[in-house]
Amino acid sequence: MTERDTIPASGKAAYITEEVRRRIIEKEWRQGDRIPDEAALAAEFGVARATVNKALQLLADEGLLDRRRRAGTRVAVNPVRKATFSIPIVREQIEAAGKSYSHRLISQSRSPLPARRAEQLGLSPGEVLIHLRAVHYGDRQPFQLEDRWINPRAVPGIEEVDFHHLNANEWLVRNAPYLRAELTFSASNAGVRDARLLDTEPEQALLILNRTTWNDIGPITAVRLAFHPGYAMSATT
Amino acid sequence: MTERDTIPASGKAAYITEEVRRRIIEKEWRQGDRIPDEAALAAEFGVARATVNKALQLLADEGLLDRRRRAGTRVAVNPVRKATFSIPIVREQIEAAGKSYSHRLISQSRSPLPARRAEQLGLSPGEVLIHLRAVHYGDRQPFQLEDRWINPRAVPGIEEVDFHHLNANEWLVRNAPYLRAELTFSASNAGVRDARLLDTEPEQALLILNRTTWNDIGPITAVRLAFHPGYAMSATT
DNA sequence: TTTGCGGATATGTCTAGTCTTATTTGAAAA
DNA sequence: TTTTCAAATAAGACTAGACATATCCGCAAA
Repeated sequence: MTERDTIPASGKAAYITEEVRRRIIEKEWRQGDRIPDEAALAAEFGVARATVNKALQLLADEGLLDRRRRAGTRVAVNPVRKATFSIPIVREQIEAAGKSYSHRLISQSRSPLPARRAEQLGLSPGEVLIHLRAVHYGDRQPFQLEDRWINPRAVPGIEEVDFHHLNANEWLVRNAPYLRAELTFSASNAGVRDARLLDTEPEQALLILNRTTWNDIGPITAVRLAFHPGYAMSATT
Repeated sequence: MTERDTIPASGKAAYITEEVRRRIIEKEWRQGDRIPDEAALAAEFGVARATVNKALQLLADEGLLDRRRRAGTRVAVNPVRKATFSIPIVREQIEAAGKSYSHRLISQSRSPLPARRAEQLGLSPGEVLIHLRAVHYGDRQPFQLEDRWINPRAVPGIEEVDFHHLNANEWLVRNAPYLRAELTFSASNAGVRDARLLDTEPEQALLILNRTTWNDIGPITAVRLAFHPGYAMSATT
């Protein structure tokens, strides 16, 4: 048995998190096992109970531990792990890849909402919203196709904005913070128009990201993003 | 101006989180603004500074606030919001949808690692790993196609397991907890074999989830999941 | 004008303690 | 045997205070 690493003066909670994670990975504590309670761990590590609490809460959020009052803390039997990905701003995503960003507005209009979108937004079909279609380019290569509906009632001031030279994503991010968002990934075959705009072949499989956001007034926007073939969206734990 | 909601005795941190979120959404505090410091908010809400700290840290993790020592807390200018989705166990996912789960092992063998997978796992091409292919069904309809490589060196005991009647996903989840995972979403056109196994047409767009996991010994497994057409993976904020 | 330094400041982190609350467990009552 | 109830327990939440640390800002020296 090697000597225990010394506990740093600052970062004790992080140290405990890692140590507990290690004990689980190395099967010192097995799935379903009850682990020592907060008071016992606090004594073992020579820290306050609040510090242990912080460390264990983090692992519980991750899905590695199950914690219940009075019942204690157990190593999760079916660790339902969570993954997080950040929702990037297209421009930043493209520029982070070292490419030069540009975009082209295909259409901007006030149109009646089609049924599918109405359902997504929780509004009535036929209601008139702002409809935008745009393509985002990296080094002049099409990267992402955007099809967006915006609810002007949830976003005062949107009616006056001209998106020919302004990116809708960025404008909304800065001017219409949301309370809640829903997003889904799916795949679909490129239509003829999609293929032309993305400079690919019809029937090519495209990764689709649908996102709808709400604030306290109501739905803000529903957007369908189709990515250029080959693009992979990545997430980490 | 309506009377401020009374602060609950328990859940003060949650109350403050929501109140700060509301002030941002309703533009009382605008993007880029410096907000009052922890001590001031603690005084305003009549709580300890640690409680305010907990509330603000949560919003900073969400990406709504930028916090820096000495510089204070600001409303994020480009709120890079994060979304989380849980990585489900196929069986639970199917049973949660009210369907009956079954699975079929197509092949289980020890095979040399192809180049693409070797790169994904960080191992040498040609190294011999366990290769599994299986289909997961909901109510006898194919739902997911699994193509998995497992590194036996990282998972002692795996060699003896027969996956004909046991789901590899579940066995690994319970017996090989991971430290780190990487996952990517992409789309690809169904090949002839994919199409047959998923009961669909060749060239149909499929949502692909690639996942690789590591523990302290090394890479555990790399898996490619192809979903039945029409399936959408959803996440929330 | 620029650079370097020191003090001020806001967040980061921890402690030792209190009180709350969900849940379990065991004992008593039906 | 089953139900009910009270005590015990472990996590959840908070407080008041302390110290650590990154970094901003102004002032002085180069």
